Amino acid sequence: MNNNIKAIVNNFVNLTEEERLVFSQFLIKKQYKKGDYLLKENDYCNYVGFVDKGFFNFYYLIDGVEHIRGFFFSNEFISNYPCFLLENKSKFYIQALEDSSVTFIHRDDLLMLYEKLPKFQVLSIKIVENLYMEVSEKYESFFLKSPEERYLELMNTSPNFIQRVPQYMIASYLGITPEGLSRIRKRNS
Amino acid sequence: MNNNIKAIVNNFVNLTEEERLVFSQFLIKKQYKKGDYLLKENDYCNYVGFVDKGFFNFYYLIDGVEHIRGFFFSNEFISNYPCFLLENKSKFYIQALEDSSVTFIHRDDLLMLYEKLPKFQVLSIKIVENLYMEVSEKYESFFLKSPEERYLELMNTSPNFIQRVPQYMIASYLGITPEGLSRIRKRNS
DNA sequence: CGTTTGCTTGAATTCTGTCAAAGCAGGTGG
DNA sequence: CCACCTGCTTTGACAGAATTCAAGCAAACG
Repeated sequence: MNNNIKAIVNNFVNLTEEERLVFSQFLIKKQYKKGDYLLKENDYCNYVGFVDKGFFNFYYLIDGVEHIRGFFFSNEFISNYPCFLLENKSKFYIQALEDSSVTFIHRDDLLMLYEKLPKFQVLSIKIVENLYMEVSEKYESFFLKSPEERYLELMNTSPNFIQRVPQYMIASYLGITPEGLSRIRKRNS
Repeated sequence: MNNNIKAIVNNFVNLTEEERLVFSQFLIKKQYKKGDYLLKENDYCNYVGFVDKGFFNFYYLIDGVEHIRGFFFSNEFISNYPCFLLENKSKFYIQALEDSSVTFIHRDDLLMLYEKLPKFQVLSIKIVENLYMEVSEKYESFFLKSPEERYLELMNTSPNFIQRVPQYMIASYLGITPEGLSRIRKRNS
């Protein structure tokens, strides 16, 4: 098993060596080249992944326009969760922005693990709880902060973000126009 | 057991008559008068509730200013979940806006039920999943919609909302000023 | 090279916030 | 019963910030 995923899973639940072995039986590793899709609109999302290398963006289209709602970087879980949970068709695309590699587990195997190793149920709960906290924070920042403040915050908390992601994507992610972001950057330089 | 809570819980998991009996042993009913607090800042939130009657608002203070983030109406679960889950002190207040009554279960009892009746774990997961979906939708509406559109949407989806909640609270909930909301209302009348 | 893509810049417009003031209840006390 | 106070809503004037539309520019790519 990948060392990172081991560490991350251990963040949530402690596994014995034996449990880890059972777990790793079900893991599938895949490679993506820049531009490849991990998920497309109308796909079913039957996997949860863990980004070993590279990164992805998470967006959907309205009238042909990309609306970016997130990015998945290395050492983060990757999936369209609502879609994974409800077994719906995805509205979102997940696309590699660099050459990337991801370790997956299939929903069926995960559900099976729930029965064999109840601990994994806890893992699952914690992941959703984390997602909930994360969206809540982002939601909050829309209330309390201007686009400019949100941009500056992003700069401070994830400078690597800014370097690797094109500006028009950051703008979309922040909910502003590329022109608007350009002016914000000008003001703060 | 209250009929509504029975129906709602059955929405998530099916309980036998026996399981319902076990469940109802742990339920505690409380009454609130308008203005009473169900939760205050720095309280621990050890209960999940279900609103039988009346309704509540959910807000926190920044420099003495109320920032309303939600309302709990009858037949909805009520709690500060992040706080309940993480056993943190609450940043939020929950206050009755009308005379209300709520049925509670204590965290310890709920955890105990998880062991006795694993179904309840599923109930718990579903509740968090629902919360996650809900915030995600509200988050989304900030991207795609203007304050005016958000207000009109709220009007359409929950007209009773508008009638019972003072405008300055709706404004806070929508993330705009009371003056702004007043003008929106004028434009659309 | 010429084209495409992404970033910048300008001008006009629109929407919201802020500040200040006035109107309009509903409730209290004299 | 009336006058007053208080809290909520409305209105006006103004400033600020973002959007939109349009154009220019630079780097990347075929």
